[in-house]
Amino acid sequence: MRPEDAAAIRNLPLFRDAQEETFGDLVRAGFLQRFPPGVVLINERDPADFLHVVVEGLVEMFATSEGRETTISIVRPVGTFILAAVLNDQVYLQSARTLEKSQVLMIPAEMVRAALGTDPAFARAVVTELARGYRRAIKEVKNQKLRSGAGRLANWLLREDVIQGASGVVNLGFEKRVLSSLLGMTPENLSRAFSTLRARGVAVQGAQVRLTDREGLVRFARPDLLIDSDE
Amino acid sequence: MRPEDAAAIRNLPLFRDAQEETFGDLVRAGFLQRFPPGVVLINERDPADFLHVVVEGLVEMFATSEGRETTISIVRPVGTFILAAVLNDQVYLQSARTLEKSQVLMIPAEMVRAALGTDPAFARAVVTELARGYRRAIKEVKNQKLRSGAGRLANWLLREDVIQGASGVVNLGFEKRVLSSLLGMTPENLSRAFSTLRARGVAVQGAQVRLTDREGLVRFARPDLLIDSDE
DNA sequence: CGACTTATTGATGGTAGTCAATAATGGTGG
DNA sequence: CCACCATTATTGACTACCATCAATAAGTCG
Repeated sequence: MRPEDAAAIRNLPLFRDAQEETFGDLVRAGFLQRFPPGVVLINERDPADFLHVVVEGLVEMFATSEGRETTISIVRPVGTFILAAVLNDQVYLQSARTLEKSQVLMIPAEMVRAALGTDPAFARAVVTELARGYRRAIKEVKNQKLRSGAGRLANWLLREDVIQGASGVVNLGFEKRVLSSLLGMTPENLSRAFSTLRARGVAVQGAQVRLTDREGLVRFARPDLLIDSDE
Repeated sequence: MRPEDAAAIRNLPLFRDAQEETFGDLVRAGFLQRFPPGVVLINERDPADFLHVVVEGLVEMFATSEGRETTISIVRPVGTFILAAVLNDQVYLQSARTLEKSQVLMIPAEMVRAALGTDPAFARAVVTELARGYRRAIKEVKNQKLRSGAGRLANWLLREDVIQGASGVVNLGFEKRVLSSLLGMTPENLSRAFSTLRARGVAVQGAQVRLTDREGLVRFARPDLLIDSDE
C-alpha cells in the first residue's frame, strides 16, 4: 500500500481516533487487492468475512430479490462498506461490484470485532459510523417514500453539484443505468426525468449535466435537510 | 415503575448485558411518563434529548417533507427508539406519536452517552442494536424499491401472522390508514391491495385478516429472508 | 471498423395517487 | 346504553406516474 493511501485510511472517521496499535493490527491483517471493473466483490447471503475499504476506484452496492435488482449506494474512496454485517457476524444484505478498476482493502471481520473490545476509541468511532449509516438509510427510505422520480433526480443533482464544487456542472461518475437504479427508477424513466428537468435549466450532454438555473431547480426540488444533508 | 416493567426493560437486548450500576443509573435518571393516544412525543428537527423506551402502548414513528407524511415504523413494548440521534447528539430524523394510551421511559441522552464510555458491555450492546437498526432500514429500502404495494402488503401479512402465533388470523394492531402509510401507499390503495389478495385467500373483516390459503399467499408474496426476516 | 452495450424516444399498459361519494366504525356526551 | 358526530374505510372515476416493449441512435471497446 502506498503511504498516502494508508494515511487516507487512517484519516477515515472510523479509524481516526483508533490507537496506533489497533490501526496497525487491522491494516497488517488486511489484504489490499486490485480488481478490474465489473467484478463482484461480495454476494448478499454470504457470511460477512471482511470489512471492505475502497482505497481507489468505485464500488456499487446493490441488492436483488426475485429477479429484480436495485442499487443501494455508491462507495467512493475512501469509504467502507458492510460494517454492520461484520459487527454482528451476519450475512451480507447487499452485494458489491466494482464499477471501475479499483483497489480494496479487506480486513478480516474477526479482527474488527476484536478491536472493538480492546480499543474504546475505536469502539466509539464504530458507534458513530453505524449511527451515521443508520440515519443515511432512514433518509433514503424517506427519499423513496416521499418523493417522485423527478424529485429524487433533482435533489440528487443539487447535492452532487455541491459535492463536486458547486460549479454548476455535474459529472456523472457512472453510467446513467446505474444512476437510475440508485434513484429507484428504470433507465427509460431517468431519461424522461431529465427531459422534465430541462425546463428547470438542466442540460444533459453525455456524462455531463449543466445546471443553468439553480434557483429554479431548487424551487422544483425543494431539498430537505432531513433527507439530503450529510448530517 | 412496576417491577415487571423494569424487568422487561432490563431484558431488552440493549440493556441485558449492561452492568447493574449502568442500568440503575439510566433508569433512575429516566422519567416514566404516561400519554393519551395521539400525542406527539418527539418532533423531527428537534435536538435529541432523550432515548425513549416504550414500556406500554404503541408508538408510531413517522416523517414529513413538503406536506407529505409517511410512517417509518411502529414501536411496540418493549422497544426503544431514536438511539442513533441520541448517540451522535443530532436532531431527530423522525417524529413519534402515541397510537394508544402509552407509557414511555425517557432517558436523558447525556446519560446514555456517558454509559457508553464507562460500560463496555453496554457499548457492545449499543453496537449490536445500531447494526440491527441499520440493517432493518436497508431491508426497508429494498422492500420499497423492489416490490409493488400488493407485494409489500402480502409479505407484511405473512410476517405479522408468524409474529402473532401463526394462527392464520392477523389482528391489525392499528388503523388501516397507518398501515397504508407504513407500507408506502394511500389508504385507498391499501383497500385495493386487500381486494387483490382476496383471490389469494386473504379475507378482511374490520381489524381482523384471515389467511385461508397460506401456500397461495406465499406463492404470490415470494418472501425473501434478506428483506423479511428479523435477522 | 464492427459488435455490443448504453441511451433515448415512442407507444402502451399497469400501478398508484387524487378527488368525490358513500358506508362503516368508533368515540363522546347525554 | 344509545344516539350522534367525527373519523376511517371503501368504492368508483379519473389522472399521473412509472414500467415494459420496441425501435433507433449513440457510445464503447476489442
